[in-house]
Formats: sequence, structure tokens, C-alpha cells
Amino acid sequence: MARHLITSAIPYINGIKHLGNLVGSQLPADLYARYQRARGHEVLFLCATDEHGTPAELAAAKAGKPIADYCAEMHEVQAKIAEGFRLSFDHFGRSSSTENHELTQHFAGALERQGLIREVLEKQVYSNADGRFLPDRYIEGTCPNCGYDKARGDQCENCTKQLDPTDLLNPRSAISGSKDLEVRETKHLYLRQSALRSDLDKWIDSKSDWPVLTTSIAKKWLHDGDGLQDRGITRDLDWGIPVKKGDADWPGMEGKVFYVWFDAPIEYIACAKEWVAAGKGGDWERWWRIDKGADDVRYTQFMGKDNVPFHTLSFPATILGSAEPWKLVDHLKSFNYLNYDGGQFSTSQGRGVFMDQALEILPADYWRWWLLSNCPESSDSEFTWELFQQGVNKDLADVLGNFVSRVTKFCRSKFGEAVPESGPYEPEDHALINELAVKVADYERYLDTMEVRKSAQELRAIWVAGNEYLQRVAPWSTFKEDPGKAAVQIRLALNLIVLYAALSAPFIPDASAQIMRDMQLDALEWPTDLNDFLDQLKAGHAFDVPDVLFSKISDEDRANWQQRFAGGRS
RNA sequence: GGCGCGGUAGCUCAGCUGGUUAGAGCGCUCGACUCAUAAUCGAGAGGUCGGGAGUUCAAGUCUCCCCCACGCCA
Repeated sequence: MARHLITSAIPYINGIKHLGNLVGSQLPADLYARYQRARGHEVLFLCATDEHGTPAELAAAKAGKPIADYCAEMHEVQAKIAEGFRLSFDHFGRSSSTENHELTQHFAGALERQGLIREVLEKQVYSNADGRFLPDRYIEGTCPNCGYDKARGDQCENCTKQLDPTDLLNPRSAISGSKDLEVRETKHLYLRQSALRSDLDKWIDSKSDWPVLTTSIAKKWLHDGDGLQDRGITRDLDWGIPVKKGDADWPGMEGKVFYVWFDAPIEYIACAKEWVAAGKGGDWERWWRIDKGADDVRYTQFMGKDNVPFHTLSFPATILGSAEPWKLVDHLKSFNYLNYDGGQFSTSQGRGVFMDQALEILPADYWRWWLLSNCPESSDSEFTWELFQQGVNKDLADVLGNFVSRVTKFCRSKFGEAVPESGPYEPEDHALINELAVKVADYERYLDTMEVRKSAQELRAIWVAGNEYLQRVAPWSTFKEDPGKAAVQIRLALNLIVLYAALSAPFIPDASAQIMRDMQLDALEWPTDLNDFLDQLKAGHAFDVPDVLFSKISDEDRANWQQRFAGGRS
């Protein structure tokens, strides 16, 4: 039995995520976690909300709530939606947890002891009216280059020129609009990533099995220009993890917090501690400390491509730099973007389908299946309502759902609602079993290597094989001359339904569970021996004819949704 | 402007280290079947693999140039 530590990129606390976010990390991570559990492996699957930073503070202010309350509420909202999509996290933590406070401070202390932290005196814009330092992008003014009057402190959206906040003419706070700004000196801590460059380079080079997308992004950051740059790990904010070295105060850094990019990935570790604190597990270190039993853990991270630099460089820099025996990621699965109807999903513009809305209109399995079988694995991919409708109707309703329906209804009408009395399987039945054995092995291989689209294709082919078999042996004809033979065929077909429930569970857990209930079986075991597995429903085993497993998406629904989600989110 | 990933049948995509008549699903056409959610199964049509040049006995698959789309960065 292997041990799998699996993490999904942690979603930002600010609002509900769209389907593009879901398919880029949480959903494939869940597929993998469910599959590894089904294979009998020990799995710790973690995710959390990323709660620090200016956007969270502003969102809370906009909602008129204290930041801590806002985060707590939004965490619950996201947790509930995750549950709705059947994301099987062993724990869904929070980067604002006390566990993460302690660990983040611990890492900062360890890095400091290794000589990897340096202090830098920076000039930053302070807004007297807001009573706070302003991040570059929250300062607006007139672009000195093109005269655009809503240029941001980091870049002018109009002429795309990169700017410094001090370049702006008539600068003002984007938060309050106040022009009462001044440049103040403030001290910050920098992580000396440049000193870790060759270590990181060697480490990345050792990962020959990582996707090109992943390593090419990492290599670019390591080698472009002057190479990997040192980076500030602190900010002048109220909301966040106070800057300390371990338990000790950090002289000169009072009132400052760690930068969100520094504490967010550490939450992967802290989340395991939260998992223990929540009473769900007994020992988190055996997952994370290679000196305490984690040496046999295989750690896989899932994320969108925008998160790759943090996972290949920043977080490993934190871990390597600490010189402590923490577990580093073994495999990193990154995804491209899912586009929406010819454009991008946009949280700010409310364009596309958001996770809560998706669940309002259709069950989780519909989305899980389509998103996974069309996930943006090798390049950006496209969501359109036509493709979604076609995929769901054809794959789920026609191929799988209808198979379950035709078999159970045929049996009920000819033999009753129980597995009929019958003899052993015949050559044509064994031919199917042999064919399936090959397909199941392929399916397992694709899932093991996280080839998501291919695994979905293979699963579908396994469903199709059932329909082909029925068409080939035609029990409705056989029944007329030789009811006994038809009974054998239908017994195999009924067993196939159980096989489909077991194999499909990582993709469509609710439908699988429904099938198992209808087939009156409890344990959902993985089919390790197909001959045995497909012989488990014996004569006399009662079942219920299921309700329609997947109903089709009508043209009318599709048209309505297309219109409803085209514009901004109401 | 630099870099990155792509440009393969109407659509969405596979094609590893170059090697028989370029593949899948959907869509389309025809046929079979009638147990089933007007479902299923079979057959077929459909591509000069973005363009050009080169390397090679042989290139979608390697090299160079160009075009297009997207993304990232400065």
C-alpha cells in the first residue's frame, strides 16, 4: 500500500470560484484522490482557503464586515460548495489558522538562521486618509506616457506601459480616492531566493517526468535576465500573520505581517496539523517530515499554470532554505485555462459559470464528468453550452445511463427484479471479460499517471463495450429460443452495471452510489480480478430498477443558460 | 518588444524517442436492431497535419524562416 499526499492549489477567499478554477486544480486532484483511495492506498487530500492580503481586506470592507468575520463566512460558503461538488478533502483548512501562524513564523525563523533573510528599506506610498500603505495597483493617477487618467501604480492599462507609483501624475488612493498620499520609508524582509538558485535548478533538473508546461515556466524564472530574484516576504498590513522568528519577536518588524504568497503554501503543511486538531487524524508529521515517517510518501500537487512559479520555486525555496527535513513535492500536475464561449472566464466581470450557480442548475456529476473529460490538460480548452450539452447527453445519458436502464428493465420484464437463475458464462461472455480486462488496465494506467482526458476516454470506452456486447449477443432475441442463455447474458450485464459503478466512482461519485443502492450492494470495491468481480451478483440477488440516472439537457435549457450566463453575474 | 504554449477532419482533441493506407469522440449520411432515457450497434463520407525551405532512404513528428491565435513578462 502506497501513501499519497495530495494537495490542490488553495482558492482565494475573496468570492466564489468559477468552473475554470475548479477544473484547474480541485477537481482533478479529487479524481486522483478518490482513485488512489479506491485502489486501497492511504491518502491525505488537503485543500484550504487562502485568506490573507489586500484583496480580502477590501472585499471585507465592501461587505461592511470585519475581515476575520468575512473570511470565516466565506470559508464556510466555499466549504459548502466544495461539498456540493463532492470534493473529498480530508480537511479543508484556512491559511489564517493558528497552525499556519505558528508554522509560517517557524519557517521565517529557520530561514533567518540559515542567513537567507535580509532586511530592505523600501519606499512605499502611504495614504493618510486610508491609514495604510497602498499596494502599487491600488494607486491610481494619470499616466505620464499617454495621459490616461485611470492608470494604476504598477501599469497603465491603456498604453500597457509599466509604471512606478511615483511616476503617476495626480496620484490618488484607489480605495478611498484620497489624494493625501506620501512616500514613506518602511523596512521589509526579503527571502534570498537568488542564493537558492542552483539548489532549485538541480532539483528541477531531477524532475524529468514533469510536464513541459511546468518545467519550462520554472526554468524561465530561474534563468531569465538576472535569474531568480529575492522577494519581499512582509507587508505593512493589519490582516495577516504577524512577523516573528518562531516564537520570538522580530525587532524592527513590529506591526507588520507576512506577505500572502509566503504564508499561503505553508498552509499545505499547516492544514495537516489542522486535520489532526479537528480530530480527523493522529499524526501529521508522518506525512510531512521525512525524518518522521514521510520518506515513503508520494506528494502530488495540482494547480493552474498561473500558480506554477510559486510551487516550483517560492515554496521549495522556503522548504530547501529551512534546511529542515520537510517533504518536497514529487509530482506537480498543472493545468491550462478553460475558456468560456470564446473568451475567458472572468471573476471580476462575472462572466461564465460560477460554482454555486453550476450546482443550482445541475447535479455535481454532470459537471464533474464534462469538466474532467474536457479538462485543459495540454492546452487551453473551451467550454461552450453546445459542447457541454452534447457531452453530458451522449456520454452520461445515452451511453452509461441508458445501459443501466435497458439492462435492468429488460431483466425486470423477462425475469423479475432479481438476478435470474443461470449457468456459467460462455465463450462470447469471456471474450467481453477479456476485452474489459485490457481496457481496465489502460484506465488504471491513465489514472496513475494523471492523464485525465485519456482516462475519461477509456472509461467511456468501457461503458460502450457493454452496449456493444448487448448488441452482439442480443438477449431479447436469445430469450425467444433459449431463455436460459438470455439469463446468463443478462446476469453478466447486471454485473457490468456494478463494474461501472466501481470504475466510475472517481468521476461521478453520486451516480455510482445511486447504482450501488439500486443494485443492493454496500461495499464499492475496486475490481482487481474481473472474472471474480463480474461473477459477484449471484442468482436471486434482488435489485431495483433505478430512476433515470442522468436526464438529458434539452435545447431549451441550453439556450436559457447560454443567455443567463453570457453577461455579468447579477 | 522578449519569451512560452499551440495552429492536425465541420467541432473538441490524440498522435512517444521520425518509418506500413494520419486517429478518437461528437456532428453528418446510410444501414441493422427494437431490451432501453426517439436510446444502442455497424458502415461510410470528410484532412495536401498553418505556409515555405532544408536534413533524411523516410517528416504531422527534426532544423531554419514566415504567418496566425492565445498567454506570460519587461
